Amino acid sequence: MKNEGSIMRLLSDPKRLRVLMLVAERELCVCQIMGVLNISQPLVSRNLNQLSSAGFLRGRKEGKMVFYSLDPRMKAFNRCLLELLKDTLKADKMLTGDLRSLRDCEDFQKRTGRCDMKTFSAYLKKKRRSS
Amino acid sequence: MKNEGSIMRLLSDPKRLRVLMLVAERELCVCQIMGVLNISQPLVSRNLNQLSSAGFLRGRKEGKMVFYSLDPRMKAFNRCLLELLKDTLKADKMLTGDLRSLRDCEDFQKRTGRCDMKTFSAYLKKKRRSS
DNA sequence: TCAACATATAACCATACGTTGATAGATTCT
DNA sequence: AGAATCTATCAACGTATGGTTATATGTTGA
Repeated sequence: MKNEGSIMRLLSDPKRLRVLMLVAERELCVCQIMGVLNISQPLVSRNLNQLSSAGFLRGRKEGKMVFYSLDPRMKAFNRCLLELLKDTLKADKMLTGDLRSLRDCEDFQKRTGRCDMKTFSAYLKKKRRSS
Repeated sequence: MKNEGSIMRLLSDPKRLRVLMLVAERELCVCQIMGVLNISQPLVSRNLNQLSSAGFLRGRKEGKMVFYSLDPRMKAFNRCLLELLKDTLKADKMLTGDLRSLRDCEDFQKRTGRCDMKTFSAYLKKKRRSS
């Protein structure tokens, strides 16, 4: 019961939930998540670690980068929660905005042909100016 | 999204979850919940208030007592969470213990023919001695 | 080997939250 | 009206947690 409680608590934090929902879309590296959500790197890292420890995500190391995705061994309880949240929040403004940012960011990334923190920082700056 | 997050957080606290699962069994008054779960009265009251504000429970006043039960107008999101938790925790030791205490307590209550804090306190004392 | 970079961890602060004890409202009984 | 009882609220305290800054770890390339 304590275990389920701590899982519920994990999903109660908006930023951590945004991280989860974003990674649920597709495999992403830390710097991409930072760029899209505009959350500090240590916080993203900690949230990813917490979500991984709880069985939602798994990390795959590739060079100096780490790519996170949904853990295929996810327990039924976690999977149900994830599906319920995805369905309940499919029209949520914050999350739809995050998904749009993800697409924009990937377009920017394709044009520059790079995937690093500077690229995503540049994207963010540009985005902030235009808004 | 903040709303859903706060609902998740509500269900992340073990004692509050025990209160919800107990009331999900049947309509109960505050003093019964106190007696069965052995949680202080202000805390039970506060947890019931929070669960009611979030749309899980509703209170029905009858004299000086207040009986709480599941709110029939409960939103789909809340209902899904409740069902998921009930199913996931149906074998949880703490919760099955709580349900057994509820039955014991009601038997004791029927024998004494009363429903008040003294009755449930007496039941609790007796229970503690025997264990 | 050294510099640059991506990620993880540590230390710290501010704030939120659970918990309790005291107390106030409300209701019933004498 | 006053005592007793059930419930709700308030103030205070300690712990837990989100967030940031600084630093460590690990990797790539010069």
